[in-house]
Amino acid sequence: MSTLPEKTIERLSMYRRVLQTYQDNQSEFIYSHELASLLHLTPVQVRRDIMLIGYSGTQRKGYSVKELINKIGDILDGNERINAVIIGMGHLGKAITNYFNTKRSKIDIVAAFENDSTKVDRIISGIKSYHTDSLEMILEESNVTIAILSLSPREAQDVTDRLVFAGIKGILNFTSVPLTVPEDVSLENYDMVTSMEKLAYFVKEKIRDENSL
Amino acid sequence: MSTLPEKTIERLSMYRRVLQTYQDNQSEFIYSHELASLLHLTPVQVRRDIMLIGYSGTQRKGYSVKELINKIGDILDGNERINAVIIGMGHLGKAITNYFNTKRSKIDIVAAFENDSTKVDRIISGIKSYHTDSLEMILEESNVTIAILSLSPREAQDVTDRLVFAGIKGILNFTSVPLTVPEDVSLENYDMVTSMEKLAYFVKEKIRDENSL
DNA sequence: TAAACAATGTTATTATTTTAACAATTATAC
DNA sequence: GTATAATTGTTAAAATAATAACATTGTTTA
Repeated sequence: MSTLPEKTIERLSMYRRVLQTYQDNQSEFIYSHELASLLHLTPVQVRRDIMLIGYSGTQRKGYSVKELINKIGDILDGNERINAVIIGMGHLGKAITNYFNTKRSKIDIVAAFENDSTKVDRIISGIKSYHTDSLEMILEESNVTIAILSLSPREAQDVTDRLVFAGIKGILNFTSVPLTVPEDVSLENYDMVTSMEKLAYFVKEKIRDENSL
Repeated sequence: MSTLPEKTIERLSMYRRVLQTYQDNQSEFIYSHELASLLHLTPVQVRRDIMLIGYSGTQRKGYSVKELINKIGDILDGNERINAVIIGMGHLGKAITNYFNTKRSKIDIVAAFENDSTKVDRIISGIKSYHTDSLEMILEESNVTIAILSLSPREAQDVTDRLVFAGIKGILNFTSVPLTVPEDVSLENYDMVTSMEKLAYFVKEKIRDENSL
């Protein structure tokens, strides 16, 4: 199967999440319109996404929840688990690790890095924390492909360069700094300020539209 | 001017941010290709966005940084400041408020809400914190249009309903729960798990592609 | 002052994403 | 057992977004 559309990947992640809670307390099968309504999407979009991943339901019965979860897992997780590290254990770093530790996921955060000496060589939010200086050393002895950046903007690009040099293949950037990475490294930006300003804009637009009716 | 494309709005927010740091330590003018390279976009996209907001640079000189910042401000901020509240002051809530308090922004977080009695009626991260029970009371006496949700998934929909009923017009949802809101309320989801799984997928794809060469 | 150059502004094209349309199929009711 | 209704799977169309193409214009330089 060739690479799936980005938006489909996003939705697959959401499908799985709601399917897992659905599975826990309800029926064995689910209709496209049910899954759609749980996520406020259209049934067509759900069916099309499921078509793209090569899974088939049965007409009139819908999709087997269990099989669909497994199929999405095949796509998103692959076979082996993925190791990640997090750099920066302020409030945001702790929030992220708490979040992930509680979820059933194939992605494990295996180490945290900090400059603040009071946070180094301790277990924070269930994760062993090291000084950022030992980044290369730890990465060398463990199979880590993804890094989560929740540190100060000032250090972001420096640490990124070191991560890339150490062989990291994907970066989830929570800082507001636009990072430069080589072509073969995936970068996903997660920008609170932009989300907020975007929301504010559309709120204002909506209010404006309503007033102009 | 009619409503701008969603993607343009996102980029405008990013333009402004890099322009502000650019302004602080560099020249009066900026070329489209400079602005583009700061954000790893194409010059065409930058020029097209700027065209859409109705601003013009001068050929051969580029865009006036100051004027462009102001013009983006007109679009994103409008005239008046926007008030927001945040619900849930765990690590994530604190991270978000710290983030916003330090930025120059037209969006003010004016109150926080918590259920944990040890966090109520105090100043946390510079923001007055109230018990969630007094949500309606506080909202009634202040002009708040946006709410940020960084609370437990379990309470998310309940609180959302109360916020909507109290007249909130936009919700920034940091929980992983898909929320139901009426048509006239804007909703922006900010989903860490999905971002992470998406990144993991594309990392795997890239590794797969490289191996198959 | 005129030619060359380098930048903007805008229209046209292409790519991606969503939505619509509808045929195929299966369970159910009569 | 046949008709009916409801659902899936897939192709086609529409909407949105990104990229390319290029005309225009201001600046520099000879």
